[in-house]
Amino acid sequence: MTDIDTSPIPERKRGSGVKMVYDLLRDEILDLVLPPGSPIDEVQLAERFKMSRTPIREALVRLAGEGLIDTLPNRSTMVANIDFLNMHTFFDALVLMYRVTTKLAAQYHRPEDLKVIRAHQAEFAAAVQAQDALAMIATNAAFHSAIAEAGRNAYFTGLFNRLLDEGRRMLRLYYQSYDDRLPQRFVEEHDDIIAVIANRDIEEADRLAKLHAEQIVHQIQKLFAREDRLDVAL
Amino acid sequence: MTDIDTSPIPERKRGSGVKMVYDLLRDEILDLVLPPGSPIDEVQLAERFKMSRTPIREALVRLAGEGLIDTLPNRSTMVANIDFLNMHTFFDALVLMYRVTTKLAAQYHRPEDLKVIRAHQAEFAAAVQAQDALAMIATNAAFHSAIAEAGRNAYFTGLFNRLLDEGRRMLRLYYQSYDDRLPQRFVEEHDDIIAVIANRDIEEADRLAKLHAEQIVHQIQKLFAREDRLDVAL
DNA sequence: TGTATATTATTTGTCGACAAGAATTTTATC
DNA sequence: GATAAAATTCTTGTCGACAAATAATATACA
Repeated sequence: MTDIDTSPIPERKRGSGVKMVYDLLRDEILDLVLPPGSPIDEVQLAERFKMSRTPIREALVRLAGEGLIDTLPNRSTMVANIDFLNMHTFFDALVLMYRVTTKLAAQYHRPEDLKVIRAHQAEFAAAVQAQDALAMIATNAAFHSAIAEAGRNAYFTGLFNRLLDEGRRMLRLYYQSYDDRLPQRFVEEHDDIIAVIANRDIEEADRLAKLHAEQIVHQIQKLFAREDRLDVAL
Repeated sequence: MTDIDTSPIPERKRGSGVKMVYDLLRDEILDLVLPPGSPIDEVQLAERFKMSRTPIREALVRLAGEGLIDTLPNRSTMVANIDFLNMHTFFDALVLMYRVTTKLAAQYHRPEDLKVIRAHQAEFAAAVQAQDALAMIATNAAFHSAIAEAGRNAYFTGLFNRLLDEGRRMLRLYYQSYDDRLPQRFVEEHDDIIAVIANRDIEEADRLAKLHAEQIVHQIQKLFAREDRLDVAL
């Protein structure tokens, strides 16, 4: 008898498959590795991850639940499109969540929260320094998400994180070239926000968050307007 | 050859199974037919609906995504508990959503929206008249959900509907006996809210929605406090 | 009798296969 | 050659079965 390789290699822990597929697909969607409209093929994914279609499908059901993919019955499933027509509803929600989460952070944060927030702010400042637009987007989102966590309201953090994800996707569309940069001013505004949170000044937290959010929305709109002009010109 | 019944009976349309299970479980959870903590057995459901476990599981994954059930890996899955400890976060979110959706309705509603809203208000008034507490809860939720729809912001309506569902579950816990009733005053407040929406008076919409929301929160808290006393007394 | 270990049973996660529905290609008819 | 019908291919939804993880029970031992 020859030494047959009974290949116990595929040792992947039971239940870890769906999470792996979910996390990876989620990242690829948010990073636009899978741009909006990309078809998603179950069998292809099954081969890629060397597992059956069942766990793949579970991951897809979850992603569909978060609105990251669209599934037409009995037909193809694809990466969800970005709804540019109703962009203003996105901005409305984003500004409001910026405000309310910052206010709650001022009210309910604990000392250890500030450490986390400051760490994210340091990363954001570094990204601005390096003029790395993609890193700016990611670290800015992480910064505000950390503030929201300090506010300790799961309903708000849930919606807010979703909005930040959607924003990340929208901005990726425009920052592919790394040639633009958020102004230094945003770094200073972040520092001010940290200060009022630490101070537990709720009113001022709301005011600064509102200004900051509107700045960011304005920046995004400017960006889109510029691209629109380019599109028309072509 | 005998006439063998090839039994083409189970004719359930392909893909309709998951929706059926999802809808029914959702209703049973929100109506407390399945109270918080109830174990959910896949094979039992499979037998009940005469289908395999696969579509059952898909429905469960969706419900888990909405936080209506909790799934411990490799172990049981059960109806999600109601988080009474962090109730204030629920109230915060609810009040804010009442306000923002009412404001947006004043801003963006179309004539046909008002018809729908008024129809729901009529049902609510009827429930109050009949002193049917459970119907009051349901029709009140439908009324405010319709207002939110008129505001046309999917991010807000999504969160708001979730909050209303959770509220429905909480209130069912206390209104099992049908012996209580929401005051007639809420009917009048609803009428006032409809009026300011129709008037497109955004500031006043916010003010009335805030007052109304706080009334409702106050009512719920009073209810819970009373039950607490009872619990302690026993 | 109480605790630790081994055995059994139950339930979940994964798999491969099959069938239904839609898209695509081929064939037939004018 | 164009259109309609039929056949084929391809993808998804569902199924029954099996294996891993856990819970429950039984057994051994002090």
